[in-house]
Amino acid sequence: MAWTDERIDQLKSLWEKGLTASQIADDLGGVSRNAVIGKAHRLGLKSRPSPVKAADAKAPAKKAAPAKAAPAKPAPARKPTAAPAPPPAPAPRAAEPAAPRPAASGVQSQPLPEDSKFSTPKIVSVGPGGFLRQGPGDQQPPIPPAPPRRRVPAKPSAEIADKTGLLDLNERICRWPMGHPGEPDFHFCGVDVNPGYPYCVEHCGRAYQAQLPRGTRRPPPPLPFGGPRVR
DNA sequence: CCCTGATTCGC
DNA sequence: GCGAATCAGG
Repeated sequence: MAWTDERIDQLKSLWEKGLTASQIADDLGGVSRNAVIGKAHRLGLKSRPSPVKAADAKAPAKKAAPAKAAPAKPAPARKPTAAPAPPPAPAPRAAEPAAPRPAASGVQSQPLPEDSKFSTPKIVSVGPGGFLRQGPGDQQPPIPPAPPRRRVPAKPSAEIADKTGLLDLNERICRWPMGHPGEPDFHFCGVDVNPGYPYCVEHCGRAYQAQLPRGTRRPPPPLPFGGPRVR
C-alpha cells in the first residue's frame, strides 16, 4: 500500500495523538507496525516514550552479531536534530487524553454459583452461531455475548463497531462465531484463547461438553461452522 | 509470552 | 523510500 498524502496525514495525526504504532497501523490498514514506525521516522516525527532507552554512554559490551547482515555499527551517537537537552516534559494531559490504552480485559469467567446449595446443575450450552442448547423444560434468558476484544479505542470513521471480523482471526483469539454468517453484525468472540484450543476458556466450555448423566436428553454434539453435515 | 519503539539494511 | 528483520526494554 502506498503512502498517499492522505495516509501520511493520518499517520502524523495519530502519531502525534499518542497512539501506538500498532494502533496506527491497524487504523490505516494495509501496513505493518514497522512500516508505520519507519515512515514516522522518515517523516521526522519525534520519537515518543520508547521502552528502549539510548544505550548508556558506558560499557556497551555485549552485542551478539547474528547471521544475517553485518552489524559492526558501534556508533550509536544519537543526535537527530536540535534539542540538545530536551527534558522529557510531555504536555500535561488536562483531562481527556483519549485513553490510548485499550484496557483490554478478557472476559472473566462468570463465577459459578457453586456456593448456592446443590441445586440441579443447569446444563445449558450455546452452539456455534449462537444457537441455544438447553435441557428439556429449562427456560433461561440467553447468555449475553462476550464483548469483542479489539484495539483502536476510538476510530472516528468507524460506522461499524469494531467487532472481531474474519480478518481479525489469528491463532490466539477465540474464533467462536457470534451471530450468524451473513448478518450485518456477524463477528467472532475475539477473546484470548484457552491455550491449545481455538476458543477462549468460556467457549471451550461450551464446545467441549462433559458427559451428562444418563437419562438426560443430550443436545447434538457441538460442531463448529464448516463441520461435516449431520444427518 | 506479550507489548513497545528504534535501527539496520536489502530491496 | 520502503519495511521486514532485528534489537532491546517493559
